[in-house]
Amino acid sequence: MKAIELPKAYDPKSFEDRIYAAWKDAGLFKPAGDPKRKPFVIVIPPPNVTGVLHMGHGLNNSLQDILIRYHRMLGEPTLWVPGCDHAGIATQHVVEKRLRAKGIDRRDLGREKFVEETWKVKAEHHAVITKQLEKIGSSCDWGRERFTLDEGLSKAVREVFVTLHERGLVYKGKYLVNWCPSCGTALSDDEVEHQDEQGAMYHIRYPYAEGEGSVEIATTRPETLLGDSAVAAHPEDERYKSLVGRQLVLPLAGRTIPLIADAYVDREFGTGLVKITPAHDPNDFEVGKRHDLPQINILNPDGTLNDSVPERYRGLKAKDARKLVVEDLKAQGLFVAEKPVTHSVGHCYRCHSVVEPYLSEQWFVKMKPLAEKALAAWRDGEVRFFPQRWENTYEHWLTNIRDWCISRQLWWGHRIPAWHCEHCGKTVVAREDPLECPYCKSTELRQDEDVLDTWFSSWLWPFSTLGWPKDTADLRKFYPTSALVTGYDIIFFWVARMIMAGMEFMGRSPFKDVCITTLVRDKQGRKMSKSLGNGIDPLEIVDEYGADALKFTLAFMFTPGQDILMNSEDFKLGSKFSNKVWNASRYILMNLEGRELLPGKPGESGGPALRDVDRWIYGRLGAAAAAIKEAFASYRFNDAAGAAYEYFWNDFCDWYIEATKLSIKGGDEAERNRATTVLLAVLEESLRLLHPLLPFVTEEIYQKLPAAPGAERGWLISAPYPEPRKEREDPALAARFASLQELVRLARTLRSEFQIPPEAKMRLALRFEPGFEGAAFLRESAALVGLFVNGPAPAEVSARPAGTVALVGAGFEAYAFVKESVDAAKLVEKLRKEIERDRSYAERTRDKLANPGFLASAPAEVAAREREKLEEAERRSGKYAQYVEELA
RNA sequence: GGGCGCUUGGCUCAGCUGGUCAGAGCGCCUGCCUUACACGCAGGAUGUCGCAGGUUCGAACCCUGCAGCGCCCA
Repeated sequence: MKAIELPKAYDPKSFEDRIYAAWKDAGLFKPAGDPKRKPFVIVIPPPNVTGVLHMGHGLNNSLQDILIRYHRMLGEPTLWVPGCDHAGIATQHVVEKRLRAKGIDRRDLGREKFVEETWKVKAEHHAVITKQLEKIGSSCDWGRERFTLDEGLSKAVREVFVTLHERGLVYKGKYLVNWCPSCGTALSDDEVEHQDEQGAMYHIRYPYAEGEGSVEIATTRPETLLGDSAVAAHPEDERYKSLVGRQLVLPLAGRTIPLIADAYVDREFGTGLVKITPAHDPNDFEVGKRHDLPQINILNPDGTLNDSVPERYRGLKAKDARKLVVEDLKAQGLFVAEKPVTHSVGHCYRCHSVVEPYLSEQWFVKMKPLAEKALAAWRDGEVRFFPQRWENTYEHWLTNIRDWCISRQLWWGHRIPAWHCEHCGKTVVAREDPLECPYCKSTELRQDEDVLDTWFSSWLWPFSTLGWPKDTADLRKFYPTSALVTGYDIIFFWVARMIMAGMEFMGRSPFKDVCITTLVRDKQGRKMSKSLGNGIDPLEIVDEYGADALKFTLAFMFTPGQDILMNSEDFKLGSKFSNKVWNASRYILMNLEGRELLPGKPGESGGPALRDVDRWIYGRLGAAAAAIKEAFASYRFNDAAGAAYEYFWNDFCDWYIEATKLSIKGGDEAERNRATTVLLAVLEESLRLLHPLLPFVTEEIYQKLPAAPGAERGWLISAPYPEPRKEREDPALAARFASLQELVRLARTLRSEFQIPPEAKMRLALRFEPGFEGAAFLRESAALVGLFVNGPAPAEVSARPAGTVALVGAGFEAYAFVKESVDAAKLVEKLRKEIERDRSYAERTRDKLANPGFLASAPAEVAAREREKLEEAERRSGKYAQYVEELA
């Protein structure tokens, strides 16, 4: 046959897009495989529709794709569901910013127009993010793509809200919530990020209402004193016991407030007296309820002080009010001191403004009952985390869970399905928009203005994307899913909540395995961020090195539980490996020129016969397949990538391909055809082995491989994955081949260390120790040894020929006819070092073997191995000592 | 304050249940453009495995303490 030519340069740009389109057009991302087998299913962690793909997504989706491709090749029906979420706050920000640039405020536009505008923006961004996922090679089933604001998913959200309300797990109430004054909305506890900041502890005097004197309190937020309802002391605090019940004058406001006793107060903290501001501090809120204190809200929704404070402070931001309050206290002589402290301050996770505890009416989910089911699912082993230690985080959060504030004062999102009856004042929660009030039949119904937290739709993702609440075929077939691959930063936000929702509504955990990924950071260990400009854009990497390089490098560098520190240079690793695969294949295909391929499967009856090297490489291939299988079972992507890399580069290219050159360049016609046929078969299987980790380059090459006569070359993406096979294991052969490698390395090292020029042939003679098991193999492989060391096939001798340098291996000696090229003094020095090493090792090992404790406790095979190695070291050092003597 | 992790060659990290004289990638050094690949080939150097104790026949791995770094929760 003719040679098959691959272009000389590996150029991923020339085929990646083409291949992706071909896979997609051929419908190969849809679930196929054996319908009787258990499907393998992943739902994508939906990226924010208005976001751009960053390296975190690059990592995440590369890993998911690797798993999906692996399982697809195992013949399981495989489904990867893609989609985006609507990212309420983030998207609303994006659109508001755009409008502001045009001088438009969203309030002028009105809700309906604004939402319309947002859908347009969504459409643009959505196209971008989809394209990006395709660029990095994600083999997800685009026909099943979903969006959290889809009709179907919106139905799911409404069904869940109403059902939870019916079950008493959704309620509305007036509580202190986390309020972002800049976003103008409530946030859940998880959406607040705490940072330690330098602040001050202000000591302030509150005078007695009657009589002379005052008490001193300490606070980090003096401006909130305008909302104080009391001052509290610990009931057993001797200093203040007698003062409990007295009235105090609230500075600046002039109101009278009581001094109360409450065990919440920490006697050691500050002066042992704290101001109580029920409307602006969660602890004070509780104290206030216990003592029936008024809740005085002093803030407007935008964070400025409202009409409940003296006129002078109204309209000021908290920060400015603080300055003025302190100034005024000083002027009135009520200010005692200001001491620097670091304290934790909550910030909005979206806009980073300081979050205020704020009293308002919101919707909540009662979490305890849901959390208990999620905990049970974990305890029963229905869900496992990789690495397992994240289970602590999961358990801790669920055990200490608080209710979830789900209403958001936004326009972009699922509007809360609750209606207020203007006539009777009752609230109606319903699956379908009600036309009239079920209580009083009034038609004057006003829907709740607020929308739901985006996570309230994402927590349903694993079943809402499959069609729930409808009882669809997909839902029955693909729920629960198999694995979830996501970052540790959203274990609370998303993972735990999905398990709760899955348990509550489907009765099953939504997935079995949770693979927790880490963060991709720069080489200094800093988070990649826009403001630092240290981010690596995955699309730029694809552009420069290709999607395979991106995927392979990330897999290779991914270690469970450890952040990945990298720079863009690191992606050369994957690029070089892809290049290696390309060139090895190019070589094999170009050598088809003039060859006739043999029918049948290598090593099977009717197929080409196998020689020892062939059996050896099949053994290595099987070992790699086994290592990869084990690695994927526990989401150790680095191990899988490492095994694939080592197999292909070190075993296949460096030894096997080189070894076959003996047959291909030197053999007779029949042997050339046989060797080429087997080589091609091993390449084909190797491509299958590598495909999940290097999908594009392997498919591109696979398509060029000659197909069996009358057969079509199928798609690699859906070809069977190599299974480790028992009959290919041959430890004795592996040991013999290792001896050959040892011999070759000894000779090559000698050549290199003594600067024997590459063109000079190295002639060797071999002598075997009695009983050496590799003797026959090395004898038969003499020509191969010659090829590897660049010399003639070694002859066998019974003693060292004169004028040779001896190389001592395990079970054999090689004598190199290079003495004239070798500086004797240098050789002696080298051998003395070897001897020294062996002797010190032998000494340690002798001690070990002389130790009765060791012999008593160590497993027999460990002791036996030690004995063997000792013998070897003694023999080698003995031999070398003898040669040194002769040389010196 | 509670919890979780990390500290291994110049850099980034593997090393799963303690037992092959401690590994990889990058970088470095030497020699090679050997017609598959210079994104390459062959060879080489570099580690008291944070510190101090302990358990064990045996510790990078287990325990205790200390130091430094990071993350999460309150």
